[in-house]
Amino acid sequence: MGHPRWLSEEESRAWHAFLAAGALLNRRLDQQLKDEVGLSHLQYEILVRLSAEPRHEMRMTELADSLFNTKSGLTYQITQLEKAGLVQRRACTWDVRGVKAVLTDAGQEMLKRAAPGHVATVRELLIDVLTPEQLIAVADGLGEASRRMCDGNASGPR
Amino acid sequence: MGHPRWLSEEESRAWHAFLAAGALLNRRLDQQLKDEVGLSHLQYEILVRLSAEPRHEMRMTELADSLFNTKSGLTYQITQLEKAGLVQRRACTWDVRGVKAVLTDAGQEMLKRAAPGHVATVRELLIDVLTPEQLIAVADGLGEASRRMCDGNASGPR
DNA sequence: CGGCCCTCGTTCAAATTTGAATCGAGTTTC
DNA sequence: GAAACTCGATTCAAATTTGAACGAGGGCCG
Repeated sequence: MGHPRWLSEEESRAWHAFLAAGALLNRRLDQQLKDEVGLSHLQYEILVRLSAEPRHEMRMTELADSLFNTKSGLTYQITQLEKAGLVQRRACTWDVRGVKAVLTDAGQEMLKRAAPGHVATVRELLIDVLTPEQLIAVADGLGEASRRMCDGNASGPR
Repeated sequence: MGHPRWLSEEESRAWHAFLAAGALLNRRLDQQLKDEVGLSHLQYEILVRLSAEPRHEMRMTELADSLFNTKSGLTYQITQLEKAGLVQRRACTWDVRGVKAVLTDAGQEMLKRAAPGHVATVRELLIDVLTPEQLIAVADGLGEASRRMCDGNASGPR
């Protein structure tokens, strides 16, 4: 660690592109969803996660983890979604402490309404911009990076 | 627009990887900077932008744009950085309305102290994880995507 | 059982972000 | 020359995020 290895021209280009694309994309997606159906991107993702589940329900902590969000942040958002009638809280049967978030019919409806526009935007702004090779490189490279970050190595090996 | 083209297996993989990597990386970088020098990632980036400028100064709006942030958000952060003595506001000479943010000596000092750890983390978590081909694909692909999003096409051609 | 530690979800205050409204100063238009 | 507009930056209230602390339960060892 004594010698900071700076980023090369190419590395810097990649890093900046990654940062910029992330920031811009998040902004656009938020905007698109807000305009079209009145959801934030985070809220949309919550609905997606629930919908992907067999019984359309998930434990709070599990959901928070899958979204890379804090538990308290999720508590807040679920409360919002509950007020909007898109999600319901339900006690967990086997674990008295547990709470499950369940997608309501209105929630599914909303998702069905929101998804096409969202996917179209993701396509237009990112997916369809990439060449097939770039797409695979992104899937493999960023996939590997996020996999490593998930495996609780809070500070990494050294 | 009538037929929503869903994402293929590969496309979905790329999109999820992109989302996950962005979220995780942001979290890690924020944490690392906070722990090591007490700055948020955004604040660090502000210092970097200023430092890259010939006279270590930039107009508020220009700075906000370069960070893909709102003007009011930047106003807040510059105020924080000013309290910390890392940045100073200065009236713009030629445009009476303008305000320039200027990096102070303490700001440069801070940057010098923060950069090595930050770069090391970026390397460890992303750059060094990618193969050379993936690196170039990310730089090119995401670079192109962010370029398109910048060119004020608020909704894209259709 | 009883103590001890861990987990689940929430609550709370503080920090940050957002977007609309505002203020002051240029610029344009007629 | 003045109303009308634009631009740069700030202000403000409301929404959201963060992280520490809390309340209730599990689970395990003695």
